[in-house]
Amino acid sequence: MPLTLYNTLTRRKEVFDPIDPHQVQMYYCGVTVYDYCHLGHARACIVWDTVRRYLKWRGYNVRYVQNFTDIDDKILNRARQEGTSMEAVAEFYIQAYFEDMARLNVMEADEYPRATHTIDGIKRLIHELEQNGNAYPTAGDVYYSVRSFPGYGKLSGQKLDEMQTGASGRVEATHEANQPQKRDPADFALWKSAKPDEPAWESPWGAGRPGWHIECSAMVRECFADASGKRLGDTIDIHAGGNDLIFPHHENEIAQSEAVTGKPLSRYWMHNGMVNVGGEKMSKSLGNFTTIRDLLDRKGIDPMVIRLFVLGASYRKPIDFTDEALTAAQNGWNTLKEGLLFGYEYGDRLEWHDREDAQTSILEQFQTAMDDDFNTSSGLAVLFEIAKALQREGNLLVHQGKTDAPPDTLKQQWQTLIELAQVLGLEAKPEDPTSTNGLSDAAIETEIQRRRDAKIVKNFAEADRIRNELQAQGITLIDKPGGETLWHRS
RNA sequence: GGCGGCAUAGCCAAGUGGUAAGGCAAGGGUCUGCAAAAUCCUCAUCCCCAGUUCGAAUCUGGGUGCCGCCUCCA
Repeated sequence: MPLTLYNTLTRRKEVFDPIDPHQVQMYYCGVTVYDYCHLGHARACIVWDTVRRYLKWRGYNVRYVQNFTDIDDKILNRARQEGTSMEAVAEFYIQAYFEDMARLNVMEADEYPRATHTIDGIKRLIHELEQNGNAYPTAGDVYYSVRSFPGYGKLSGQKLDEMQTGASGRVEATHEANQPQKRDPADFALWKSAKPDEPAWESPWGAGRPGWHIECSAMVRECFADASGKRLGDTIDIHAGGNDLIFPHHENEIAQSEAVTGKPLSRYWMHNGMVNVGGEKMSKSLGNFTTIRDLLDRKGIDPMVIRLFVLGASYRKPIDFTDEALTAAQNGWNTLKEGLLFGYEYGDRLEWHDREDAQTSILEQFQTAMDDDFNTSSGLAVLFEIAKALQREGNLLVHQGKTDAPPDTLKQQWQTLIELAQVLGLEAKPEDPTSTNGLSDAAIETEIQRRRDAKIVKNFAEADRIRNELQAQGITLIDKPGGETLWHRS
């Protein structure tokens, strides 16, 4: 069974067929660094991280490049507000980004190009566009002429003549008046002349800064060259990003790159759905966002719960962020975690020795699910089945002191679960055993004896009080038939 | 106005022609002083209408509702 994925460009699921059968070139349009990342960004990062992990598990080497947009009006505004520089703001939020993503277990990209580090490549590309007649300078600005590129609109399915400029209501009334030199309302800026007090770079068109879309075209070109400088980046395999980037951003990238190279910029265009709140897209401008830090630190959510929340849905569909959904993910993670910790908790006791290989039939089941356009929801069902079984065996060991399941089988199941969870970036680490809580074993035994005495005289109120008190301190009691009481720290 | 997408139980979510995965939650039985654990059982004909078909949640046509994009966006 081949791996298939949905290609926005063709609006179909297609068999994945990379240019080099061993090496996948993947570019993810990353974030503009002017604030902390919110759950919407987290979703995108987790989704593409998972795609990357799965491709690796499937046997491909993946070159994964993700950009930072560090030239932008919003960064500039922030810098003005805080009385600092654009560089300082960008640097601060890039570091914050790295911290957040490490916690979410998002693997580091192979390269993180930044707009400010790509100025030469950007200028080169604009120059080539100009020479080809796709770009025109006016009064210090340079615009891309959308009418000069016949394929304009092929990604988003838009036709220039049917597009309604300004339909989103976001273009200010004065906007057009400020850009009288544009030949067509749909033309977009490749280079913007410097305004006073703004960071600027020298260029053949005067001091200025690059427009938004051009950076990605330049970065793809530069980041996928081999050691000898031979360009691999004319066409890459996968170009990914949020579906809010399809138009205009990715459409414009195609126009810029393909006008110069005459080759497809990317074979596959993949787009993740948005995170919604109350049916509306989570976004900075609506103010309905929750930052990753807020979830992790203020609400104390386990990062893996966020991964599970994200992977529970198809990456292309919108997901609604609600307390209920979060609770469900939380509970679900508890089950998976118990499964993932099974080997650490009971491995010694079950006298596991030799390494068992993962269970092929289950791996195949998982692969079938994921091969269908990265169907993580179906894939997770495979993990839950194993985790549930291990959770059950773990409980039997704790409560009955034994299990009838063969240790080898359990080990095999466990290793299968660990392997698959890793593909989804889900990991659970055993608790640090040094952080045991206050009560000594002897003190616990004393309390249990007192409770036993209370039970003998049928003083159940007192017995329950002692049990509750221990439970509050993380000690769980288990009454066995015959009056014996087991206990364990939770 | 244009383009794209979605509609499956209380909630989330798979399934894309052969009789509804999985998760979360809920209810009940056994066991237990009560719990815990285990175990058993219950919990949807898939937005509506009309077609195609031996057979449709799945295909076709027509509705209805919701969402995203149309130069800030993951």
